[in-house]
Amino acid sequence: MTGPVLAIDLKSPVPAYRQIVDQLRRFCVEGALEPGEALPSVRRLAVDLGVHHNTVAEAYRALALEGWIEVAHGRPTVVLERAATAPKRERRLELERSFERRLRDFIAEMRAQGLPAPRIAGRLRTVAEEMEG
Amino acid sequence: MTGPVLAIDLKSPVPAYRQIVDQLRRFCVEGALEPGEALPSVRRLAVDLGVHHNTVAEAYRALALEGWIEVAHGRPTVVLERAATAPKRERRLELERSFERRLRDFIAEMRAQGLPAPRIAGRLRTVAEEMEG
Amino acid sequence: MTGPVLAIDLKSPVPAYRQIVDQLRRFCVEGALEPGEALPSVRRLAVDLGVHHNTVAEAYRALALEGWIEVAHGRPTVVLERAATAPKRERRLELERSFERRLRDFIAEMRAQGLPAPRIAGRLRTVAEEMEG
Amino acid sequence: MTGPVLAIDLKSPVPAYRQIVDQLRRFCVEGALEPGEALPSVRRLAVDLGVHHNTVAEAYRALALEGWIEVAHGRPTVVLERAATAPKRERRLELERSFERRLRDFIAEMRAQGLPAPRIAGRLRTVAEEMEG
DNA sequence: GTGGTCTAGACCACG
DNA sequence: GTGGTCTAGACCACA
Repeated sequence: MTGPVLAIDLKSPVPAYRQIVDQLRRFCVEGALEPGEALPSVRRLAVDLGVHHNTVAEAYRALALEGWIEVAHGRPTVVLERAATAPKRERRLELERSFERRLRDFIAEMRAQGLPAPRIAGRLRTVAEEMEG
Repeated sequence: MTGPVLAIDLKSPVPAYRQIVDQLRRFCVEGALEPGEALPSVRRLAVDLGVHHNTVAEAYRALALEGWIEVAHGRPTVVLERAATAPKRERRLELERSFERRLRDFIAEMRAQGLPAPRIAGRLRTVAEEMEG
Repeated sequence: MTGPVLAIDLKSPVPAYRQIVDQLRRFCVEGALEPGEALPSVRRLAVDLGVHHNTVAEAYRALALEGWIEVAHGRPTVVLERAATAPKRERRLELERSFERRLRDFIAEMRAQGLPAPRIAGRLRTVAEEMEG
Repeated sequence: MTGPVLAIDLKSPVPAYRQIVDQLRRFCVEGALEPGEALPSVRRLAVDLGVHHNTVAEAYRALALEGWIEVAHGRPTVVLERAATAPKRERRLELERSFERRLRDFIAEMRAQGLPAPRIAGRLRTVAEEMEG
């Protein structure tokens, strides 16, 4: 894993292990991490990020539970092949509703902190284009 | 407060009081709740949402700290007038970086759960248009 | 009661009725209100201060309980003669400890808000001299 | 934290969590608690004081909001370095007025309970001297 | 009526 | 081990 770089913010309200999980998952989803690729060892990454090794271990465990990676004693942790899960229709509708509400709540939070609406809208467009293009 | 409707999901990992805060803040930001308007009483809303009154009280207190509402003993809780905060340039850039990263992480999480990328992109466009229109 | 003037701050965290009680009690202790003197009616004072008449009524009731005033239906509320209570030695020591701790906590709170220590010390001296002189 | 000792009075009208906040803040202001020092855990202090752990947790949260301490999941709560705040002139005058009124009200309350004026004056002098010396 | 504080104790999240 | 959230329900303070 030389390409994508992890960055965690210890002052953030989001817990360290969650930041690691979120970013690694994103790398998997976006393809920055490919199946078969090896992740750094728990202790190595812990040192690099300046966190406790338990924190990294917990993040790896969570990702393994989600089916993104495979951890095994004595062997490097590797990214798994991942079949696209196609949820049932009902579940998908529920996901969409949840997505929409959380997205709007999140945007309101950023606006409340002073991020101008046009900048937010611009960013949303950019990301949307990336996903479609 | 007859217009906007709160909905909380007790099975969500996001704590109930946080969901209440996020949604009420959004109503304030989006104008669904207007300054001077009275919120339902702590105990009333608690019954409506099916949570304990302490949970709602904590949410109200958090919103009061953020400056969105005013809570006082023996009187109804009301929405406050809110001056637009214009953060400094440096702070704004930091906010934008944070926004971008959290947005991408969030999207990856939804994709991981099986929400198709095109649906997500579509939603992003819709929301962006609403904000600009 | 034309002399001493009540002023209450509705934005203060200290409840309105408490501010009224504290100030009237102080006037009694300091002699600004003398025994036999009549207080304004509940409703009159409520209008003057801009609070609900129940709030003033509650304050009067509290002061009556403490023995400072006498309230009676249909007659003006009057300040009572007040024998100096001389608490028992043990109780007095307890009072002194409590006084000292609350005083120091209070001072720390003001310093935390940015009031310079010399100003505070100066004020303490002034008040001490007034009490002795 | 072996030095300063907390004492709370459950019979006092001042809520327990407030007493904890007031005293810990005082220790920070007076230097009895130094930056970097660790506070006892929420549950530990709760047992020591004979209150529920929620009560202590609330006090810690309040102090964290004021910027005196840092609380984090799974790690000990520590005292923060604290920049001296220098309020604006107008704000300072407001603080002084507020200080004076609250001080006089407080003294009147203690006198009403039977604390002799000379003892109070003496205490005020002592504290003033400590602050100047 | 309103909101505030507290206790009892369960269960979760984090490092 | 740490702190966080929540419920159940009692009791108080305030207008």
